[in-house]
Amino acid sequence: MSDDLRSKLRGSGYRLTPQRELILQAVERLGHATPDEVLAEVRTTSSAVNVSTVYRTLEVLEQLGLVRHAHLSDRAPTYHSVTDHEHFHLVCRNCQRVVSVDAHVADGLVARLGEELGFVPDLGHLTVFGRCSDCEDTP
Amino acid sequence: MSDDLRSKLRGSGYRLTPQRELILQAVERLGHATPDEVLAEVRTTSSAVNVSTVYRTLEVLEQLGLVRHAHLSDRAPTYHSVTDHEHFHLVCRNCQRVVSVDAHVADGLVARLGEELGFVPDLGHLTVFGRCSDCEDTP
DNA sequence: TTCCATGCAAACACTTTGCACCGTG
DNA sequence: CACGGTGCAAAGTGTTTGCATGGAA
Repeated sequence: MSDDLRSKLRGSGYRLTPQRELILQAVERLGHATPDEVLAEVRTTSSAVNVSTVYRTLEVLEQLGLVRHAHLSDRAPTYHSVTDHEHFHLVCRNCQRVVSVDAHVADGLVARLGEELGFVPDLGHLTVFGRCSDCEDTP
Repeated sequence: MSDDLRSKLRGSGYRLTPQRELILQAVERLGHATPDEVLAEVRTTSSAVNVSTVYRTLEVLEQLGLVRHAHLSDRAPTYHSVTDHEHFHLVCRNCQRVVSVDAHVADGLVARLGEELGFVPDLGHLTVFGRCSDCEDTP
């Protein structure tokens, strides 16, 4: 099960450690979580892990393409494991609800930015703030 | 010249102070600037202003619709004065270059999000990370 | 004269770093 | 047994807050 992790790590000259396994599993379990939340989750599951290890590990895992991060608030970033299909995030400024949207919804925009500006967007990191249908009225 | 500022402030029960004028002018002069850069700019122009005043003032100016902020890096947010036409930002992860794009370029996406999800995006706050044409090759 | 705004300093939230020790490969 | 990884503690950014003083209206 952690053979995928092991091989990805080794392929880039990294080692497989229990901390790295635990942190990846925590991210997978949590969905969208800040470094702090990941730390808390790991600690419930097993022995203690240090904050700095969490930060360093999330960085490594992101380099390997196993997790990604997005900025869903003005506070800490949130990490999520990389799944089959790419998606971006909508965040309601009123109720803070987060919705994941398939990247294809932005195909038109991606095409325009590519053609007109030669810009290749990284949708997986994109967060669109706004107002959801439930909150259209609320001030 | 600061009559617009004065009336907007007073209209919301705020007062016009020299600091508020200076900070707005600094933002207008700088284009995209972090709170720290705004502070530095104000200080070159005139007497000292305090950091907290910069933060508090930028918040007020944003409420009044005179400035907006976007997250152009993983560091501090940048503020810019609100101009006639709404725009969003592209940031190249490789060369850090920032390009402002007219909001209409995203009309298609806005329509889809509205129809399919009832979500009204705030494009003025949107930042799209990716890779610009000059950096397509660079690793 | 009334409050809102400011300055200051301390606290806060989040992240990074240096170094000695630990443990994978 | 070498070298990358970890823990720890301290320092680094960026931002907020409480409180006394100052100044706009």
